[in-house]
Amino acid sequence: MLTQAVEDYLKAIYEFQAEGGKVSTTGLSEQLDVAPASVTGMVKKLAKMKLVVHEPYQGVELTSAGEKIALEVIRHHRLVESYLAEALGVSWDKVHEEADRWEHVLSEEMEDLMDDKLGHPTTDPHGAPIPARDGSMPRSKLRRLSELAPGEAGVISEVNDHDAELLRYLGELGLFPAVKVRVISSAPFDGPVTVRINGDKHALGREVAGQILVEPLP
Amino acid sequence: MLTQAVEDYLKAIYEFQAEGGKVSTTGLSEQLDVAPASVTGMVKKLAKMKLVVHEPYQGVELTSAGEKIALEVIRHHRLVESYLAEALGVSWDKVHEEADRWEHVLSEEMEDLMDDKLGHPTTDPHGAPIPARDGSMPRSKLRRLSELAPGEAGVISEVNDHDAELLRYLGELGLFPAVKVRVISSAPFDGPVTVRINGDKHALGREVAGQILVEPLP
DNA sequence: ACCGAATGTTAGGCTTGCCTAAATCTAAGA
DNA sequence: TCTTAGATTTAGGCAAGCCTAACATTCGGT
Repeated sequence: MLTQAVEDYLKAIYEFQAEGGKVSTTGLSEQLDVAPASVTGMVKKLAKMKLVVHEPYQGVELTSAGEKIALEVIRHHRLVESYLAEALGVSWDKVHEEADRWEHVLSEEMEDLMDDKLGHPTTDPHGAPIPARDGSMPRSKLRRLSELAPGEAGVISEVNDHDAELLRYLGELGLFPAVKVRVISSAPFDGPVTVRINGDKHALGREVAGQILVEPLP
Repeated sequence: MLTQAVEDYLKAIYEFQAEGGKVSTTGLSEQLDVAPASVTGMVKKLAKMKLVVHEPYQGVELTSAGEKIALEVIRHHRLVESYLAEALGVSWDKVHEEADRWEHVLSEEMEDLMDDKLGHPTTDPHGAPIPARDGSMPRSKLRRLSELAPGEAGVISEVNDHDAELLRYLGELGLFPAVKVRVISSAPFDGPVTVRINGDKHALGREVAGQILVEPLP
């Protein structure tokens, strides 16, 4: 059995890679809330286990074995999130931290039962795709709000969890998942984005808009 | 936050105490599957934390602070068991080991939600009482099958988990929780107990009968 | 091309909780 | 009472992961 720490690192590395970004020691250190030196130590351990390739000073990359494990952890995480939201009515902004703890204790049987109960969902409550059991990742249709063209409409699906500041801001706007927005203007996509939310116009900073994921509507 | 190990030790100590037995190093060592020396070490640590009183060579006893924590852990455990059985249809003989892992990651909110969902049960699927939130333990009506008088009837509520041999034996008899039994004879209560189960007579060894808990019927 | 800031790694140490082996204590039977 | 088997504790170590401080590397700006 892998330790919880190993699973957490693999998941974090996967998520950095998925964002297209290079996986830096500092990035992981912030994400996992440990000192950079601790990351280096663990990364060396993961490299010895053939779960990542580590080029000193140049970053780290999952091997296919590492990616497989990361996807299993993420599947657990997102199924738990979905289950908590759906079956227990846990609020959208709390499922994440709960799932972070549950994902490590969930047996395969429980995973299957929850999956059945939920009718084999392909996205979690944030709209993020749930990997299939074989590790294949459903193609996400999500885009950043700031990438929608003016006039285009979409549904808020996900914001970066953990970002309390942003969540509060979105709360003030009445912005939650499944709220429909329509982009009114952006000038010229590296400035603020103006959107119509529930009939009212709002100007969002580029940074905030960049963190809001939407599912475009036809 | 307490570590998982501390919680496991407190729970195990509580359970030994509840059985009326003296809490021995060896007993804990077997229950927790660690070496006796490890138990001594942890017990000394718990004593320093004022969660137990440790009289060297004479055993260990929970303080009221320790008992409070043990009851919280047991409440989590039994609520999870109940929830898994009820909401996810997990089979009676598997909920225990699953709950052993879940109990440590369950937040108070989740506990409350599950408790609500279940309608505030007072016993788990094995019939064991679920401590209330304030730590009070519902009085259990359970007795050992071998303690029922001839002619008395009861409902099978619980057998010692972990005992694969016994479980298999009970399975052969078609014996599961909530099966009604009637004691036909026992001679004279320190020999085998003969019971009627689903219409058929069965002779159970004293030892087996001693491990079966029943809820007496009026 | 250089220099300093930022980033990353190494070295050394700590805590938790486990282990084995070697003492030590307890208690039961001769 | 004495012996000794079994239970318990002590002593010494190990592995996992974390930390801080010191050293090394990279890279952007002049």
